[in-house]
Amino acid sequence: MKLLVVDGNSILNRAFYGIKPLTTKDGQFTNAIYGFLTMFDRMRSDVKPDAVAIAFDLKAKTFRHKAYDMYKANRKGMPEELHMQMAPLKELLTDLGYQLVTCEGYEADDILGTLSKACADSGNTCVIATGDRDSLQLVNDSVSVRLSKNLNGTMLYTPDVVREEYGVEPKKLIEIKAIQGDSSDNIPGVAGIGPKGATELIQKYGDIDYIYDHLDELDIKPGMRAKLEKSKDNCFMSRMLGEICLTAPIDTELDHYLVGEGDRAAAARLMARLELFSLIKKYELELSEDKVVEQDEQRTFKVVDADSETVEKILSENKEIYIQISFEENKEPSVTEQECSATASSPETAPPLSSGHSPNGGTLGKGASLISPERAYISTEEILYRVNSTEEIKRVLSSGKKLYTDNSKPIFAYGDREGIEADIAFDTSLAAYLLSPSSSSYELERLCAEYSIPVATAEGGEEGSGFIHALPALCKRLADDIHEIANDQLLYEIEIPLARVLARMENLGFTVDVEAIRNYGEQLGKEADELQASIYEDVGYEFNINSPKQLAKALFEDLNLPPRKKTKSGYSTNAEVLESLLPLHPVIAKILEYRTVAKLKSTYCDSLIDKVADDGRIHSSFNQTETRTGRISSTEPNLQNIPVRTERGREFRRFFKAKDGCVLVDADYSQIELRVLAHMAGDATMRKAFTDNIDIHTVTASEVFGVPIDQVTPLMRSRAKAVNFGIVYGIGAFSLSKDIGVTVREAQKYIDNYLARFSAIDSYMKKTIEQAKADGYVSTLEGRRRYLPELAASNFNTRSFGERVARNAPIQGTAADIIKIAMVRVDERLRREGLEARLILQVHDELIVEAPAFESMQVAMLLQEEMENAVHLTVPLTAEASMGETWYEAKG
DNA sequence: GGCTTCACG
DNA sequence: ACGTACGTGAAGCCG
Repeated sequence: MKLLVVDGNSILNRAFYGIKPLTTKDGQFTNAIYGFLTMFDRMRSDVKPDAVAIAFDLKAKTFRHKAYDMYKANRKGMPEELHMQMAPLKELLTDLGYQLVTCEGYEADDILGTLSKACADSGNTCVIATGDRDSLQLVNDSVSVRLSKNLNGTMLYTPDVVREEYGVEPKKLIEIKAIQGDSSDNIPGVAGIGPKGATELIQKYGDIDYIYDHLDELDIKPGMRAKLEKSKDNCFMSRMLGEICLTAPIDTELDHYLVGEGDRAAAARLMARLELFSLIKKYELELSEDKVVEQDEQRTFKVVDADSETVEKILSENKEIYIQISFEENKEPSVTEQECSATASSPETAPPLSSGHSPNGGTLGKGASLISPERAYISTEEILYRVNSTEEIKRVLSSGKKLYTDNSKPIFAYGDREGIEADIAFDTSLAAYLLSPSSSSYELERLCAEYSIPVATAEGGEEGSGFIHALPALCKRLADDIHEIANDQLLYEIEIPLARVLARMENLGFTVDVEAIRNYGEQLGKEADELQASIYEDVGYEFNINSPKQLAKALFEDLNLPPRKKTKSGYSTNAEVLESLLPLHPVIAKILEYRTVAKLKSTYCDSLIDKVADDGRIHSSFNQTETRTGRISSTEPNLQNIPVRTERGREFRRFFKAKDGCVLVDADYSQIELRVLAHMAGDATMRKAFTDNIDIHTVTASEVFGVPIDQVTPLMRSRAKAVNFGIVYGIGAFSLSKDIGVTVREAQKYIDNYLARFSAIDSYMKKTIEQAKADGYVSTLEGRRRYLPELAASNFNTRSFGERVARNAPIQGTAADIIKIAMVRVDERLRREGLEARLILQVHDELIVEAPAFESMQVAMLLQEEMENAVHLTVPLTAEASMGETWYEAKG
């Protein structure tokens, strides 16, 4: 038999300090639990044990790895953020069927020792999993130690490995430690002798008994002999302290540690409450309906196929319709009806909870119009109605009833294509996003578990339908929570209406000139080939330039160029590094050029062409629940990062065109983030600059460098611009100095000047962080929240990150709120005024409308007006519109 | 699947 | 004493 013995406290500490803070919405820290169970899962699959024991100290002993932590440990003991994770972790391990071992008066180490010895004695083998080298003394032919260095890195210590690394038998490590000592464990050892000296002595003489018995006769230098003599008592005491006990009074019968059944349903439930959904998968647990529900709340319901009459009845009896629809790509539109009913009536078919992994609900190579509803479920108290007919689904959508659903965008999109005005009153994913924008998924199933919604079982058991049946309860709970944090306006007036706008934008797409892209791609391909050949010549051999590893070898080993920066896996070869090497070798310029060309070709030619639908247009997906700040994101393809900064990249925008007879009207906000900041901080100087419509970077330069406006040089302005960026991002002198190429000292001076001159900004930032620490979150003008568990971290870097985010999120998020409002209003007005023009793209501070040429002036006015008046701040918002046939021309 | 690099605001 | 600005998505490499 093979026993896995886990050093619980040690692994837990590794997990806690190795993973950035993670909390549930209500502030329960979960990073150590997550890390522990991830590491434990890896242990299980590596070691494949027959039995498992997990040892814990009874008294909370803190990991003393770093001086800072020791300082904290001595002062406060285990940090509260870690302590609060102990109990749930232990409960989870027990629920998963594992035996926990503790022993009064003994440490976890002693349990490891005792169990490993018991294994060896009974002819079994043992693997000790720990993050602590102390256990290496336990290694022998039957016992190995799996040492975790960090989260992923582990090292298996067998006797050979220990001999190799330490030059002694594992057992002798106790002797070495007796001399060497261990400051982190308060083991004194022999003063003045370190690891090297200690190892040498033990290699020569075996143990400290022999050394002290023969101290006078041994060939030891006088200085060392004196040290040994002086610390004799300490040395023997150290050995006692460092030797792990092998006889702790615990159960050493291996059968006791066989993995039991536990209560896997309870484990799944607890993981869901802790919002650790990935662990549920990892441990092969299930959130199946009857396991989520508390016994006394268990209910059942029926799943009933609804015919036309039934649908009619549902519509007449209910004001609110709770509906979930799965969409699929039609292969043959004409036979869809039959196909759908055929699949639906098959009892084995599980109702899909979502309509596929692709953001647009299917592989959207053929144009958005081919996605249509496959099946709908309508949830009522005792019955979950299944609607299989597209016609009936349409009837429900166009009934004018208030629809409550789990994902509104595909419904809006379908409605838009079919000319149906669905009245969506609630969307659980959007609500959940506002309640917790950092979550990784807002699937119905997860939300039910996370919000502890009782989920009943279907009679006849259609898997997964319980979650759909729970839709009304989930909506109610989320609506209450939304109200509680005063996000009603944000949800009902901004996000839900925006979902419809985004759906329409996705449907419309953006016309691209495929031929022109292809030509450009060929041109870039030729350039890349030429550069490649020339690079090979310079370097002297062929290699893959796209491989940072191979490139690093070529540059830093074969061409002997000086490496500037390291990454986790080797020397960095990023643009910044390469630029610094430019004067040293002619190949560098070619590599930079090659990088640019290769990037443009692969990311913007090849893949963009792939995404063009049958209608000649690109239909990106706009994700509304992805970013932690409230921005939207764009995928497949991402149309929010089409090049603009270099001329060669900017060319791509020539390929994005208005359709025949139309032009593109493009409007972008001027300095929206700094205006938001001026408003929120109420800084008089900054507000005046915007009110007077003076260039903000020039004003900043004038303040920071103490010169009149008319004496601001271009260099001063560009540095001031970097300072302004820095302020928005949560500035640091180091990064600023790197950005503008001045000394850190100089950069710090700029920052100090800035904060002195714009003192309201200084106090606003301080106040924001203070408030964030008190509340655990920051908010935007519209009340959109971002929770910041990082602020409670003991790790300096993590906490600093939290502070920077606290400064940035309200600004970036408020700007996002504003343009979202503008989008909803622009869309509304275009329709109300009977214009044909339509929004087709948003790029964070920029909106693009495709408009018939004759509407263009009106649209430009409308766009500017709605953007500028989306909200009224104490500074004016300005948006500048321009137009053209292509995106290139239309952009300013 | 993680890492590195680089495109955008 | 720490490591070094916010938010994204995609491609390509490599273990």
